[in-house]
Amino acid sequence: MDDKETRVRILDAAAHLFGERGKDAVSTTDIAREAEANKAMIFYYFGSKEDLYQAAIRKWFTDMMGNIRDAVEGVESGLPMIEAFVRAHTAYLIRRPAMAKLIVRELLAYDFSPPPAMSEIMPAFNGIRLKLVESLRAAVNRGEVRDVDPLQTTVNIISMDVFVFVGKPIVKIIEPGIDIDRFVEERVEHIIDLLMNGLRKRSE
Amino acid sequence: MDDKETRVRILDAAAHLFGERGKDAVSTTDIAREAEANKAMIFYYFGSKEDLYQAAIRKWFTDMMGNIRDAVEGVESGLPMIEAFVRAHTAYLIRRPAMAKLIVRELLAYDFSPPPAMSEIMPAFNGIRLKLVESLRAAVNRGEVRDVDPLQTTVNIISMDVFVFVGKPIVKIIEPGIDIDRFVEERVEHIIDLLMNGLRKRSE
DNA sequence: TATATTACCAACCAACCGGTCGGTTAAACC
DNA sequence: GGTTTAACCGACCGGTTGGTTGGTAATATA
Repeated sequence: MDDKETRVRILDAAAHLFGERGKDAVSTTDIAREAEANKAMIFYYFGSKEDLYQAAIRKWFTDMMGNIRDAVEGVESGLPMIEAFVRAHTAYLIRRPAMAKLIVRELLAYDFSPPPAMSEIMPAFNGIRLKLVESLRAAVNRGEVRDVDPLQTTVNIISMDVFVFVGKPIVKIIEPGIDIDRFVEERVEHIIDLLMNGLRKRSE
Repeated sequence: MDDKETRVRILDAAAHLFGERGKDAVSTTDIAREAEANKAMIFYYFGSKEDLYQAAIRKWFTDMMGNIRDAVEGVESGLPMIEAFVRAHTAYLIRRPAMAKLIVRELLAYDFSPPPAMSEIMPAFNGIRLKLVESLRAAVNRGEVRDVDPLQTTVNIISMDVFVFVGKPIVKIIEPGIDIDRFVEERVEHIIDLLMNGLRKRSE
């Protein structure tokens, strides 16, 4: 791989492979091979495969949330906040598509409760949640945004940001010859276009 | 389980478990137990675990597409078509949340090409693809819909329909006390609300 | 220089995996 | 009544899995 420390090489390889193939489709031998480390080092540094998996999730979920927080800091609430969030969120995921898959896979494993690793980390980023949902509510109250449900709208936004990384094959089904990387890059403008036109209150 | 035939019981148990936990996290022993069948029956009827998995995907993807086709048949193109599609799609997924997960998991396994089982089936439902994308293009041309990219818009629609079944835990993170089943049921109206307001062309 | 400590590894193990096999049962067919 | 056939099953097999062990080499500490 490269000259990073063994622990880091293992964590990187794990995040990559877990994201690409899923926790149960990847063996500790696979991870050791990609990390160019001895298999025993996984248990030396992380204790168990499950703990390594949790460590990978914690690392990248924290990294993503931190990135978004920095990007939306200081942006005024309401529609500008939504635009900044979408741009930061999609930009982050485009740069690390395996991380998008890793997070989606972890979400899939839980139905009625948040994944433990994520609910541990979330309180540290409470600001983002409040900024998105609450600033949407405030924008509705002051008449800038139509009378929409802030939580449903937030889920709409996150859906459109994240889903392409799952749905690339669908796009290929609908339009086989497409340049998928370019399509994914262009998405952000179309998401913002739909949101701005669908949310902004018109002068009547 | 019940008094259905062994082959059907195996296929149902497989679809349920594969969707809930993922292909590699489910053993043939697990499937046999849930289907109340002997493990050897899986190989007797389906040949291999992989073939059973493919059979489950084919069955439910065909079922879903058939359901949607019936629901949008005869609906006029443009915005009414979009509304009918969203209603049929979300209604189907709400009734079978494990199928939503199964399909998402299969999509996750492929990056730049459609899953074979799906691209085999898709030609039979070419009408839906054309109706959604092409009728959107037509609606743009006749000025009913704003000048949006039909494919990007289609992906936006599918994103919002499907993602809740992945993102339920996110909703629980944002608002822990929520009644998630009700939230999911109510989503369809908010999706349609955003789409209608975001797509319809205003008289200027 | 003696002694911990840290990083590392080849070889190993019990449990479980997907898959097979030889044989049984019971209804269908002649 | 005898035979074919489809449905079924307990017991088994080679290979792989997550995880362990006993030990080595190098560096830091005293």
